[in-house]
Amino acid sequence: MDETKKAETAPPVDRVIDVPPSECSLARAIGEIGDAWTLLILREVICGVTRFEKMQEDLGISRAVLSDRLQKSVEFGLLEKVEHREPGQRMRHRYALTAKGRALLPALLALRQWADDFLRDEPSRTVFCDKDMSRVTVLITNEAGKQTSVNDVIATTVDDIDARSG
Amino acid sequence: MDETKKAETAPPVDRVIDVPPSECSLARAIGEIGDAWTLLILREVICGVTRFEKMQEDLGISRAVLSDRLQKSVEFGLLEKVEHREPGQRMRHRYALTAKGRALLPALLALRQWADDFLRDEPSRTVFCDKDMSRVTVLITNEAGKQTSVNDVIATTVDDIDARSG
DNA sequence: AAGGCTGGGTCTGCTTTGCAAACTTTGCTA
DNA sequence: TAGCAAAGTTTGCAAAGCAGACCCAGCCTT
Repeated sequence: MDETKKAETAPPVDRVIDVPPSECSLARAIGEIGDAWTLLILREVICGVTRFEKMQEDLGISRAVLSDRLQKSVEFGLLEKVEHREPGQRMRHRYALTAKGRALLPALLALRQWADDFLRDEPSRTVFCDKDMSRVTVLITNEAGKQTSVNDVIATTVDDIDARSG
Repeated sequence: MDETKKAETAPPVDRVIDVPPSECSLARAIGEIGDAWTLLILREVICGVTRFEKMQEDLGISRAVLSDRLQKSVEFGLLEKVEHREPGQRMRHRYALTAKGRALLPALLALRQWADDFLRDEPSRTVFCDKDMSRVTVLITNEAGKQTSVNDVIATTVDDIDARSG
């Protein structure tokens, strides 16, 4: 085993960032969207599946749970329930992304990228593009706009930053 | 309500990207790490909390469930169980991030950013930096390296891309 | 107007998962 | 040798998930 790999998989950790989860915004995020079904539902909406029946069929989720998750997603402001009438049809509902829900795209894209890198056996058929049909990716940059590798990212606290610069 | 906001919250959706979740790498990712506890455990490890007892105390998770999630994370290759002896102490275990686990950082950072933008009531105390102690952020770019807004991102399929360019 | 169809849910009974708290094991250290 | 702590396992009960049945409002046909 070469040295770089060893450093990657088992770095000696002595720095403990002691911010309890209750104070961590990530923990609160997980409370809202950390449920597996909620993420899958958001994925459906992003891919244009906005109706109850189709989601239920796609996901194979129990109707009761789907109903519950949709309600909660609306409560949390991730989705919006929209009345929608197609010509010659009766009134239907759709669930549409709100700005808050759409803002989860970077997280979902990052997760997808990870899955493609580490779990894929065949390439993903879905693709995410910008207006010019240029594929988009998620990456980490520092304040100067320079791309950074995950291996160079460290967790610290504002207090620590202040202490260094002050 | 102004027009841009309306467009944001309820775009008319006629394009349905019909790739079932079973074929979607995102769905498989959610199978591995979509559990709320697993994400919180990864957050602990990233912040330097690598021992069973401390995690259990921080998270308030049941010991049985913590044990189960750690085992699964090791099975999935997200974490590695490392024997670890401090001088004058008996042998202990630590759970360390593998390369696969560390590769989830962009997703977790993106989620954190989202939480800071939409859920925060007070600023996060934890910060993520690069080697130069410059704070890092996650952003979406296209193939030309140009930053893209979430509002301009659309889902499509490889088939569709091929059809346009071909 | 009667009946049927469909989208969008509830309801029910059973199974699985989660939880707190007690218990176990192993290897120090006193 | 007794005691302690880290890292689990066990147990008994509570909550959540599931499949499948049921329900109801609107619209359409006859």
